Parts: sequence; C-alpha cells; structure tokens
Amino acid sequence: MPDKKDRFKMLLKEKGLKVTTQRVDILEALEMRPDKHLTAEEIYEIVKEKNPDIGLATVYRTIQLLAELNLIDKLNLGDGYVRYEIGNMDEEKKAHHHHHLICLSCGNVLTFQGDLLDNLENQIQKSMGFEVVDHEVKMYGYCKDCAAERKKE
Amino acid sequence: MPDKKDRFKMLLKEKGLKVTTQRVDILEALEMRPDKHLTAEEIYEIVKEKNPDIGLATVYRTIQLLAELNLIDKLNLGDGYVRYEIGNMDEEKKAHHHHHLICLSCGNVLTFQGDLLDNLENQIQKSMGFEVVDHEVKMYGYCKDCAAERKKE
DNA sequence: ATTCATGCAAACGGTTTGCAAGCTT
DNA sequence: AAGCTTGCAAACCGTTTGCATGAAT
Repeated sequence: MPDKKDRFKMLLKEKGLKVTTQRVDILEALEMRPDKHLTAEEIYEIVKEKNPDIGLATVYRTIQLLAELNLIDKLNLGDGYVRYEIGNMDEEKKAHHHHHLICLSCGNVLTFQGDLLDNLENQIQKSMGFEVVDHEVKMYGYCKDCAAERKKE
Repeated sequence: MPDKKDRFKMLLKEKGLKVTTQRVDILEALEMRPDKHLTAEEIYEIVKEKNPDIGLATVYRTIQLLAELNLIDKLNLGDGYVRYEIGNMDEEKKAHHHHHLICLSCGNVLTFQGDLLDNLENQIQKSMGFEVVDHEVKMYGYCKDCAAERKKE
C-alpha cells in the first residue's frame, strides 16, 4: 500500500508546490488519528506539540490543500466547525461508501461502510432523472455506551 | 389538517410567548414556498416586501424558534449558509424520511421521500449497538436538466 | 536566485447578542 | 402596567487573506 505521506509529497512536487515540514506535520497529525474527526483548531493543537511555531492559518491552508488532493474528507456536523478525517483505506473510491453515526449524547462520531444505497440511487435515477454521483449519510442516535447509560435511568 | 400558522400561534401562547406580526410574516414566507430551501437572508428579503421595517436579527431569532418547535427543518449544504424549509406534510413523523438531492451544476435542491434506510438502521443497531433515532441523506449529482445539458457537450 | 509558504494580524461574513424603544397581553 | 419582542449596531467566532519574512527548490 502506498504511503499517504509519500503520495502527498509526490502530488506536491507534481504541482510545483513545496514539501514543507508544516505540511508534512499536519498530514502526520491526521494520519496518527485515522477515522477521528478533527477540527482545524484540534489539528493545530496536535501539531503544535511537535512544532510550537506553526500558525493556525497554515493549518487551514494545508487542510484545504489536502481536501483538494482528496487525501482527507470534510465532515460538517452543523456545530459551526468543519471537521477533517483521513481514511485508512487505500483506494479513494471507497470513500464514497463511508458514512457517519453521530452520538447525540457524547458527540462521538463513528464510521461505517455500506453500499446499501446503490438501489436507492438507481431508483432515483429512474424516477426523477437525477444522476447521482456521490452521497452522504449521517445517522443520529446513541452509541452503545450511551444507549446503555440511558436504559439505566 | 391543522394549519401550521394556527399551530404556531398556539404553541407561542402555550409558552407564554407573543404572537407578533413579524413572527407570523416569517412563517407565512416559508409556507408560501414549501420544499424550498431558503437562507436567513432570503427569508429576510421575502418578508421585507410585505414588512419593510423588519430586521434581520428578528428573522434569525424567529427561525431559531420555529426550528425548536419543529415547524421547520434545517439544512446545511456546507456552503456557509444554513437553509430552512417547511415541510408540506401534516405529520411530523414523516420529516424523518425526507432527503435531499443537490445538483452540482445548478445548485438546486430537490426532495425525495424514502424509507429504504430502515434495513440499514436495523443492521447498524445489530452490528454496532448504535441506536439510530434519525438520519439524513444527501445525494450529490446532476438534475434532469443539467444531466441533459452535460450530455450535449 | 527564484518562487512558493509561513506567521502574524487584520479582514470577512454569517450569525448572535445587548440594549433601549415598542408591541402584546 | 408588565414583560416579551423588536431593530439597530456591535460583538462573535470560525475561517480567509494581505503582506513582509523565511524556507524549499
């Protein structure tokens, strides 16, 4: 499997952009936490531990770059923060079938894979003429622990 | 079917809140455009036609109120605006199965109903112990017209 | 040496809030 | 009359941007 860090460096060079320690540090911070859903500020705090001089603006700029290169995914939970995550799968294609479970009690975000929407997509295409190219599913509810907690009360 | 406007007035009184022309005007603006997805600014512009003295802050405050009362739904397309829509169905329950098709070309938002996720919910409950109470599906693609337009090129 | 990237601070823009004046009840 | 609501403007806050300095090629 091709290392994401190497892929990033390669893509940067291809585009005439520079491989800076900040950019690499930010990717590493995300890579250390696969399937976490970090805000820019959180990423900033993580990177600062290793590189205290980094600026928040650099984090924002790098995040944007990583998203354009499809190395990370955006997630908007509607709480005023955009979150970012790095997939832990090789193929980019799979990101298409990667969805979220959001716990209403503890706020944790879990991930699940599923192709079960393909039917639905076909149906929409036929009935409405809408050509689906991507989809996003969020499920709100209670995670295992919080569901148990709630039952006790 | 109970009029949404009456329901709003009733709910306001129940809560010791006041029935003001501004609040009613805002609900009417939304009611005139069922299944549209309006930003606060857009609602503001609509209401201003009838009541030019209304303030944007009032629109924001009323929208918040309407959302808390479950009379309208929020929709976040990730473009920096929160959008609001009023359902055209009677039962609140149905809002649960009401999803969005977002055209990547013209930006229009279509609505579709579907219960096809019930399977998926059950499956998640069993495999992960996550208790789903609500879900949200967004499909990105090309609407009928834009898909046709794209084929021509 | 050239060109891109960084850090800082200021700007941005949608949304929220404090407050005095104005309606609802 | 009492209390909630309004409109205004200022504050908020996550994010973006301009600019001079610094690093990568």
